[in-house]
Amino acid sequence: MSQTYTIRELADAFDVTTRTIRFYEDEGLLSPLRDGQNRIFRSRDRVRLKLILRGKRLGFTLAEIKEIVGMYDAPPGESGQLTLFIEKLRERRAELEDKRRDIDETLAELDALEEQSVARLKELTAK
Amino acid sequence: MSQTYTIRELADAFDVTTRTIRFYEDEGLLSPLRDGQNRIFRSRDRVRLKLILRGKRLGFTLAEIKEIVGMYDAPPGESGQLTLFIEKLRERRAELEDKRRDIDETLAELDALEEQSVARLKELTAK
DNA sequence: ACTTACGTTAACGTAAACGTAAATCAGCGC
DNA sequence: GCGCTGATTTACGTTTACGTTAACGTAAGT
Repeated sequence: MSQTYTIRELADAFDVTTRTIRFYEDEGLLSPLRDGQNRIFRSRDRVRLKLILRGKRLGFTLAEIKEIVGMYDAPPGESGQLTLFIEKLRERRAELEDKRRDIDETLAELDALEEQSVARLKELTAK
Repeated sequence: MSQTYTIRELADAFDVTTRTIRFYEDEGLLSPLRDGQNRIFRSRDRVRLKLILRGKRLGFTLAEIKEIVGMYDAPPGESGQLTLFIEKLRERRAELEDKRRDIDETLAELDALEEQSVARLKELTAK
């Protein structure tokens, strides 16, 4: 147990460059351990990287991702902070639901286009 | 009918700057008519702008958006081109479905976090 | 006539997210 | 000890998507 990874292993696993991973560290999105000056990534870091890349695919900036990723490892203990935390969670959820609406609309339109096109193609090839 | 809009009307309607709209024109994403040197946007342009901004929210680059938006106004007439067109539509749909999966996963995780947090908060305030 | 509010082109600036090149260092196999 | 591989840091370059500034024209309201 307690798997660790080198920078190259993670880079290959997620198809990013080592430069990118170091950049994420510089930006405070990852914080691997060190063996001398070599980085040692734990599964915690691996999970984080996965979250980061997913966030990117969804069009979030690294700053936004930093906030989101931060939520995964620090549910606050104090009541007031916890309430704020829950508020933030709900905001994030609302954003994602907006994006999902955007996607669903686009999908519906693409489907309509495809249907028309397939019908038109049938007409053409029927002759 | 045959509504038209000024650059300012569109800018206000979609909360972008006029600079942005001109930039999109430079990039070939919009092609308004002219009255002298003033731009005249038709509802076609309005629709396109809406599509562009939706694409941006989803994290597509302007180059990708250009391709996508182009699909809305040019279902090709020739059979071979039409087949290729349908292929492209399906690729785009697959991309969007991938994004939706990303969103759904994230939503599920946020929901779990929220549930935990709410429970924890209940504990805290019960005392 | 004056203001304001909009329009124009052109050029330059900027933030984000890395890429790339250069130089160095550390461990392994022989 | 030598060369290879893969790690490191440092630093400058690049692309995308605009913003900003300059410098000006035009048209409507008062």
